Amino acid sequence: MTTQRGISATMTPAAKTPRTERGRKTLRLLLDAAAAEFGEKGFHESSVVSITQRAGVALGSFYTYFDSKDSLFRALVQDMSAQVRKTVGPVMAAETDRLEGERKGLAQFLSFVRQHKELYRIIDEAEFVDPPSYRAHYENTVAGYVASLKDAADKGQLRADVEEVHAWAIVGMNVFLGLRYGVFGEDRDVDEVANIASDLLTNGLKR
Amino acid sequence: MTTQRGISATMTPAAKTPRTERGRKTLRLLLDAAAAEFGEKGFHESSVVSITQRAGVALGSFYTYFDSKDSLFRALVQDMSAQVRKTVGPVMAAETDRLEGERKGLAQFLSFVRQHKELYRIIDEAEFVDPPSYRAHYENTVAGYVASLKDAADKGQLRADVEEVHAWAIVGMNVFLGLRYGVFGEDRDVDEVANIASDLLTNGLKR
DNA sequence: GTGAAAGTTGAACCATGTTTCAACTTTAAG
DNA sequence: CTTAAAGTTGAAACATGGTTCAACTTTCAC
Repeated sequence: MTTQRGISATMTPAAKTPRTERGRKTLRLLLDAAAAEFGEKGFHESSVVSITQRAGVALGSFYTYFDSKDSLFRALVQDMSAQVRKTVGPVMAAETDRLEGERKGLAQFLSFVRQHKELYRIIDEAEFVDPPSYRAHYENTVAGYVASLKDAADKGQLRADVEEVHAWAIVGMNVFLGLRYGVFGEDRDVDEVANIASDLLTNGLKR
Repeated sequence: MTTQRGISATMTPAAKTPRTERGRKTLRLLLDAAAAEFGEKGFHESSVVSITQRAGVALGSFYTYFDSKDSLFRALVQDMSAQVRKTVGPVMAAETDRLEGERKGLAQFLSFVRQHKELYRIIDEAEFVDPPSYRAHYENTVAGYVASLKDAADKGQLRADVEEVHAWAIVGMNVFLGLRYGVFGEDRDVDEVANIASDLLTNGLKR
């Protein structure tokens, strides 16, 4: 479950940027250790000591790269948030038909969640550790949805009256399907779930 | 925002049951203070000291009624979870048409959230403080949905193939609409939101 | 090779907050 | 009234874990 990644462009340098190769390596060790630790134990049960131990560096080194435990967490939230968008966005956008894009996007999202189970714990805990990030994460996601839904409506691919409420509903749907079929269990096929959800979204519940 | 309630039947007596009138009063003071405190500050930022101060009782009295801060939290989660079901369930069940019941239920839920903004913070934080309760809360909710959807399908009120995936999708939708239009802001009318969501759920997004 | 900057180290400092407890007060039943 | 059980009190014991810092080592540009 360790997240293999570089120091992304979107990451705010609350992390005091390292100057040397050795420094960059240590920072990455800390970030990966933190993602794993926060994912397993949550923010408050995780300790800086334990994160540094997991990373194999000394306690003091942590403060070479981060101002505080909080600032590390914030960096992680933004990074994960960006990762989701970067992974799911293109898959959705590649499709010309919006509803088909939605189906593909959900399948991709479910796969992503299965590979990054720490996602939910980190984003969800932001509600408590850093509320603005939490709200921002979802408001950004929804804003993207509204734009893309309106665009599709203009093209006549779906009903003309789509708006914010629809976007929140769809995002909520996807988040919960990710929670159930990504995090809680993997007892259903990703594409099967995406098909069912997509059909529901397209045609509704009526007979 | 203070929750005015008695000691519900569903509440596990992790709370050492009081024997006298004075005792019951103190216990209630503590429960209400805790709901308010956890709702405002979250579990970890809340302290037993502060809860007892808010309740106007001495620190030591807390341990007359609860084994620990955790056990108080667990009691609260179960209580809120039950309160939601008790408030929304009957409204939904009263309707003969399932889809109309869904609309009324969502409106009721949104109103409830606006009156109990602490709901989200408490349920959501259970993901970290008491994961089994968290999972149980949603699995119970969904189980109720599956039963009621299948029932409606049998009556021919909606498509015959409804199943668990649909239920998770609907619950996710409702939770997120509650988050946005109940907690984040009250800038839309509750019935308007419920109408839009209900229409989406009934007819889908297609043209 | 040299030295200044970058990075490392972990013990100690410190703040916070949960839980215990023994002395005290109130309740309520007989 | 009496008194045992129930409830109250808050200081102090206790645990945890974030943050600092001064001595030390490594890197790398010149």
